[in-house]
Amino acid sequence: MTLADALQEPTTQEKILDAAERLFADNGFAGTSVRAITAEAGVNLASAHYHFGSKEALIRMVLSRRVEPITQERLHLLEACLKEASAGLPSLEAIVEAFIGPAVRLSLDPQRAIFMRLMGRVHSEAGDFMPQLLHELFSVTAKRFHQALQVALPGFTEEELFWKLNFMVGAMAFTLAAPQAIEKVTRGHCDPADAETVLKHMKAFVTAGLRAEVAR
Amino acid sequence: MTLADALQEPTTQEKILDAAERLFADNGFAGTSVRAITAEAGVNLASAHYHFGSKEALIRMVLSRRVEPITQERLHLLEACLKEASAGLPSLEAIVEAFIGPAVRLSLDPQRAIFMRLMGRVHSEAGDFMPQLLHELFSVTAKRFHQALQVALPGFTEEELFWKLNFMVGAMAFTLAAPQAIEKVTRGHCDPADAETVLKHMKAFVTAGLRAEVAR
DNA sequence: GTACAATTTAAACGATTGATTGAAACGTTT
DNA sequence: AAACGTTTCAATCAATCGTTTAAATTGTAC
Repeated sequence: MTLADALQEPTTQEKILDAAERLFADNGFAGTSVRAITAEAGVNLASAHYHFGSKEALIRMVLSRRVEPITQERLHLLEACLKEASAGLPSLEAIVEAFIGPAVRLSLDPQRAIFMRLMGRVHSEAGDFMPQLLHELFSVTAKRFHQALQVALPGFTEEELFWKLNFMVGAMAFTLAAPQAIEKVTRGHCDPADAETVLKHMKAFVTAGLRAEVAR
Repeated sequence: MTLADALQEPTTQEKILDAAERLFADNGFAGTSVRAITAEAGVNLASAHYHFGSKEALIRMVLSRRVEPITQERLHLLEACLKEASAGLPSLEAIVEAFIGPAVRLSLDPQRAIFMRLMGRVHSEAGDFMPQLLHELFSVTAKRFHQALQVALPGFTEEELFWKLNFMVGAMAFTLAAPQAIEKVTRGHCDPADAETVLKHMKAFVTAGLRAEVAR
């Protein structure tokens, strides 16, 4: 039945999650109605509440479904490059790659690119439960990479590294959230579909920024 | 009458704009109703449509009211530092200061800080008219600073400078959009109210990123 | 085939949305 | 004080919102 499973159309739950992801990325959470989601998914209106209970629970599911794999890959890559350099200092380039690599590369897949656009939006959706949800999704990742930066960049205070981490996240989130912005502003000079090109420029910028001395 | 003007309470239009700015920053555009705005402003519901015509027109007015002064100051500072270095190369630090200085410093004023939070949100609100509105608000600024970077950083291609400009905007927008994120993640180690501290860290990170060599 | 659970369906609930109306209240000018 | 244009007011419009209900349908085990 595995072949049939692969060929048969996706579950109602999956159709709802995919449609919600697409519409949330385009119109935001408040700007997307459950009716629009179920219509886009081609399922009945009540199916959404039957499978997820509420719109808020659907939002949480849409986000956690994609964040979890990215987090796993980030932490796995980070641990690998920390172990590899157990003797000396871990490579800053490897740490940066472990953080922005999984996110940028996933944006190659068109379906995942939609989610990246959604993630950029999420950071500014300061609704009632969103801050707590963001903390649940990213607190472990933030803490681990902050610790790694402390090892790789001795001489910087904890506070300085918090700021640097924040700027790295900002540069990445902004770029992934609005791929059309680059295309617009460069009038076609850049190819936003090429993840390796994005990574090349972003890693150069971020690693230099992380190493930058701060006036005391 | 100038003294009386200064002391008397703000116009209905101003009360609506201030309330809209506050609520838009907290709940987004789709998440804020005209009723909530007029209630927060303490004016009648119909006043909003009387003075602005529609919710969309109100959004445009809320944004343009604050962006215009920032744009003016940015372009003024940029022209000043380009003239000062008419002989040699303009200082990259001065260009960065001209771009992020006005935005960050305005976030000292509590009222303006609300708008900065709103601006961070705007970049990811990709509604129907928002991309065009963003282009109207920032296209001149983006073009001018891109040209300035071409002068200050010879040896980089146009494309590379587009990416660097993009990362700078991202690092800045993300930081200004979620001042509570820094506070949360640092558990009080940083004081987000101190604009000069933010500027110090951001300028160090951004200038280093701008100067970074990109692998060919 | 029958019984039982899981799922989908159409229809409707009260609440809230952006927008509109016409009359009342306002400030200014004559 | 009378007349005028501007602004505010309460009331209401059709439309849409998230959610709920109960019946119809499907899938599964006996």
